[in-house]
Amino acid sequence: MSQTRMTKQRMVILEELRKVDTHPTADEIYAMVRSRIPRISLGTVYRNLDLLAESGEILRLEAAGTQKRFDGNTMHHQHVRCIRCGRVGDVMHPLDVPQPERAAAKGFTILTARVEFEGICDHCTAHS
Amino acid sequence: MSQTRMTKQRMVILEELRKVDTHPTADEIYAMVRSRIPRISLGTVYRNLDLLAESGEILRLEAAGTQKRFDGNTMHHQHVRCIRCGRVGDVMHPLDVPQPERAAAKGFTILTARVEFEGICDHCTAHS
DNA sequence: CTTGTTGCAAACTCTTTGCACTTAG
DNA sequence: CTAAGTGCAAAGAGTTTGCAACAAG
Repeated sequence: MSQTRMTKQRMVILEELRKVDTHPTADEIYAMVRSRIPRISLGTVYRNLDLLAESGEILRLEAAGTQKRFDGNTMHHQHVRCIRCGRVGDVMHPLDVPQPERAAAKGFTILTARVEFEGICDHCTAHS
Repeated sequence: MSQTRMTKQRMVILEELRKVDTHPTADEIYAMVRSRIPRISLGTVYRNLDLLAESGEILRLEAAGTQKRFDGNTMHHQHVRCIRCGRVGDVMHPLDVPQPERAAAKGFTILTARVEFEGICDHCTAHS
């Protein structure tokens, strides 16, 4: 079994990330951490973010895959994404979902739901 | 004002996308379209998917930006994303959101919500 | 005709990885 | 000690873009 060592790098990445509520990207974290460990590499930041996310110490938003997906159906409906392979399906009646037994999404076993709101931040409202 | 021309390429991309409900990625669409227009380029596929999504003829899933974001707060909470700049904020009491006036997400004006379910598709269940 | 669109290839952005060296435990 | 982790640089994956030729309206 592979152990996990609390290196200075991992420690600082975790500390810096916990200081803010801005949901920074990897390169933003890289910049934050570099003020304390100037010679840290971006690769190390990525590796540690992975490890920290796997161990549940931090969250990675948009768990969704790296590729964008398109849908020819523009009717209002929601999606299910397979956490293993990334395959995406449609959910037609979201309100039926709470009871996992009634498969609202055919072909998928739903485990959790994430709600993502979209809007405009005050900063952008001000500068429009 | 720039016009928009219905080229054979754009037509076929739209037709192929409407044939399926698999939410294909750009390169999957590229493969589908190439069976009908062998010399089409991947760049053309990307350009047309952009145009079609902008005109509302198709949907682009995960409107979210291209970079992954991380969160040091592992408590259960949801996110708001600015559709203009990509900035992400926290939503603490999702149930308050329906009334836009009560700003559940400070610093953001919420426009819409997307629910994304996560689960495991039958294909992956079978092969585990 | 005029200007939007295409194919191609090069450029870009973000993320991952191989390797020799370093270091936590 | 020794295996996990690091820095660096190169490689990958996915997407975007400049440009000359092409074609829709």
